[in-house]
Amino acid sequence: MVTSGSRGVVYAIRDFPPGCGRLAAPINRSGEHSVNEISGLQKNLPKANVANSEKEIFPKNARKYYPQGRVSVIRDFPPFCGGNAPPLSKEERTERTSLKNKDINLVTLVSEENPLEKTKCTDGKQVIEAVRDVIAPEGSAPILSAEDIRSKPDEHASGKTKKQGAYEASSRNDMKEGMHYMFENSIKSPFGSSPNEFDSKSKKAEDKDFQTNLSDSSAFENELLENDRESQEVLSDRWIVPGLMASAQLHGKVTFNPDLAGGSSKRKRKKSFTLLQRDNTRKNSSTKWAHQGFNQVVVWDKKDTFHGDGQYTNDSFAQRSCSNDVSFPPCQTSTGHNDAMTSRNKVREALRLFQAICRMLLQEEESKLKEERKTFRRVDYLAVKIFKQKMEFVNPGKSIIGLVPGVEVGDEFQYFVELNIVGLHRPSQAGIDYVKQGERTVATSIIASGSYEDDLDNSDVLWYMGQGGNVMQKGKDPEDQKLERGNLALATSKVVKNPVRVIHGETRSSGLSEGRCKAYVYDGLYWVEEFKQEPGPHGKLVYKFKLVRIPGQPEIAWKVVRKSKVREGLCVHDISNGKEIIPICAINTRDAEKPPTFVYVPRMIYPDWCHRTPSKGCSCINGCSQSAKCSCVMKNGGDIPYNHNGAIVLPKPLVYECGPTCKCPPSCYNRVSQHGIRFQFEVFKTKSKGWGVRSLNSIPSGSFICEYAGEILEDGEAEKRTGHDEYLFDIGNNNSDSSLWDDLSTIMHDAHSSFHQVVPDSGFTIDAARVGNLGRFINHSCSPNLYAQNVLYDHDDERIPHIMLFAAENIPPLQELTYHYNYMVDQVHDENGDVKKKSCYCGSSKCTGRLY
DNA sequence: GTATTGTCAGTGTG
DNA sequence: CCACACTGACAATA
Repeated sequence: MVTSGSRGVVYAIRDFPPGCGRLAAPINRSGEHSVNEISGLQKNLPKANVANSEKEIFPKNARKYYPQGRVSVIRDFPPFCGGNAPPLSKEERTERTSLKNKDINLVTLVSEENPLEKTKCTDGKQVIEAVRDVIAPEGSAPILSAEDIRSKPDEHASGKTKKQGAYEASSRNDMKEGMHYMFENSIKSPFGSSPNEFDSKSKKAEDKDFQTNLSDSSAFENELLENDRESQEVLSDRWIVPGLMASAQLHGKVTFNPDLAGGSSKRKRKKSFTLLQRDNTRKNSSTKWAHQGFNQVVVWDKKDTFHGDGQYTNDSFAQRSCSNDVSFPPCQTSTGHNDAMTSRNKVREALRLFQAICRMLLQEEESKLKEERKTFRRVDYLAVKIFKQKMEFVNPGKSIIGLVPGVEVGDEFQYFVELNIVGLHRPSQAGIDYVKQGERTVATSIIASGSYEDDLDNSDVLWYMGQGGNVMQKGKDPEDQKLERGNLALATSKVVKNPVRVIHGETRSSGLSEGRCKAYVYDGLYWVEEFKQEPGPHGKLVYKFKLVRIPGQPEIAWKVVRKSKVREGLCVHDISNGKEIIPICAINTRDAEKPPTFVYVPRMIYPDWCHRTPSKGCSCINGCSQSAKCSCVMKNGGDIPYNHNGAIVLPKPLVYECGPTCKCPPSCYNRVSQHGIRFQFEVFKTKSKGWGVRSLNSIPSGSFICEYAGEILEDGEAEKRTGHDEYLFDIGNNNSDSSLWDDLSTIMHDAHSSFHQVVPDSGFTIDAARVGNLGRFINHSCSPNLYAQNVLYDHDDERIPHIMLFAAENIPPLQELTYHYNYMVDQVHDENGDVKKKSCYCGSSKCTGRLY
């Protein structure tokens, strides 16, 4: 759909040309996924829906096309929401880098034995370069490995540590059982008897008094009622509650407005979902599909409904509103859009940078796997060490109470330490973060690595188990948990009633080559409602804290996806008609329109006239990781461009995957995008941009999304198709996704990169109008979450690489996938040669307002 | 220096 | 084969 220069007329809106059929034969993939596996999923779909959609998939006479150019002024995404936060401007980046003040030598910092010349970084690009230098410095500099980076472990008293303190999320049954064991009335108010002790001038001894004698929150409830009021005043100017962004300074009760709540509070909460990963895996052995690391396979069932739509997250964010009659603390005045956007950009950029460093380090570790070691190093530690010396953390300073600027509900993180980087959770290890507030210590955030109490009608309640007690420590007997540190802070938060952030740590399906299988999701703000002491699994007393989600926040996408069993607005079960490994359904909750039909091909079609030069494959038999021997790896500059979990390490001008003439097996790590889609995608009707694409799964940064498939056209042919050229993609024009990577995209000139092989404007265009795949539905954004990557695997003609889309960041479920179309403003012409203009409605702060 | 903390990656078990 | 449990190493903080 993208064309630039003077070639063609371009439409931003996906209008579907008539005359498309579904003729292409299914493509057999030698790969892991069989059609049976797909039908396995469909078996689980309600019969009524199946039958219904069978008719609906390709309606015979029911084509309905929107007129072209039907773009409303309504913005699809609210500013700085969802995937639309733009990259930082130069000024913003410069502003936030700490290196003006620090003069840090990365290498000496991490390895004092091998000092290199000093480096100063002012942006992410330089950080990446520094990482490259460390991993494989150019010239005569000594070569350092990731191992060298690691500071030598100083004789750590080994065997001293290891302890497990925090468990959480008991079921409601556990709670009832535990009630019998509760200590009663053995409680002494931690704050003494005088309400005045909540005053900021209260005695210092109170925390100590608070210590060990408290086992139940209810017993001193009355006593503290008055204190609450006063304590709120102490803290009030620090609270930021998202629901009040639009009604800052509001005190007391807030009226609930269902229209503003994004519908979230109207949703039924029922434990009626079926999660294949949990419940069905044993029966259904074919869960290999849709697996990559983060994935859960979701099966819909007919009882529940799904109210979400494409702008779910974004709408909700924009329209956060308080609900019901919860008394909110007063909150800070809204900081304004620009600040919020800047914060959001900082968070996104920091995470991208960190994740890129991680992938580079992981690549390095993996390349050594066979040669030297059998085990990986902790790339997260290495990465954060590098990151910290070059960039400031976001939201530095004391732990924030309440909303963290730039972090939105639903944001996902791959490593624990990322929470630290963005200021969401300060401790590097502990699950409870707290901050001193005058004389008291209140909790600011917790990480719940267990699961929610997903009991009927109440999925917003979390029972969190406290920390401490020597539970898993070797050589020590478990003890009763004490009301100190995190436990004390949570108890105080209960009394003081300050919001506590909850981060939900989730272990995802694991597999050998899937890499990490854990992720953290920011769930929003909670109140600590009560706590109690009861026997834990080891028999000793533990604290349990009841946290209740503050209403009015956006619902968390993964919860929505799991809860709902039927996709509301489901109009097509599989737009690929079985040609993709994983079915792609179509959702329309806005009107009656169905996705238009077209010839679905999962991959690029090369016409006869296109004489592709035959690809000369490598002759690796035992995999292609030994770089010196593999011709494909050499073409990539000496490294496999992918991690073993399938994530692309960095964007490159051109990636050479192993192909059909290579001797390596299909499981070769240098084969990623050729295997096709790995996630459950769905096409959905957006508010104002026509159809869009989103995923039901969490997508880790660097993951392959899909190819942009279609017919290959030569320049002349492309010109003739100006009638419906909204699906043109100009090959060679996708190299400058500068808005996305900003720093990263321009740093491909290191020794490892095959930078000299820049793909020029090849004179070829992909037309997905009549023939195409999922990629044709993906919309443009000025601050996208995907980027296009040139890939070669089945031929050597660099003029016509495959256009492969990859995730630029972690993408939560249901967030729209977008990439930058790379139009050049005033360079698009219509059939008369006049300059065409099209407005962009992506809504990001980077948005120029013009698509072309 | 020490105690505390929980993750991560690998290994073992059912 | 898969899910889960367990373990050693680890780094940061109070």
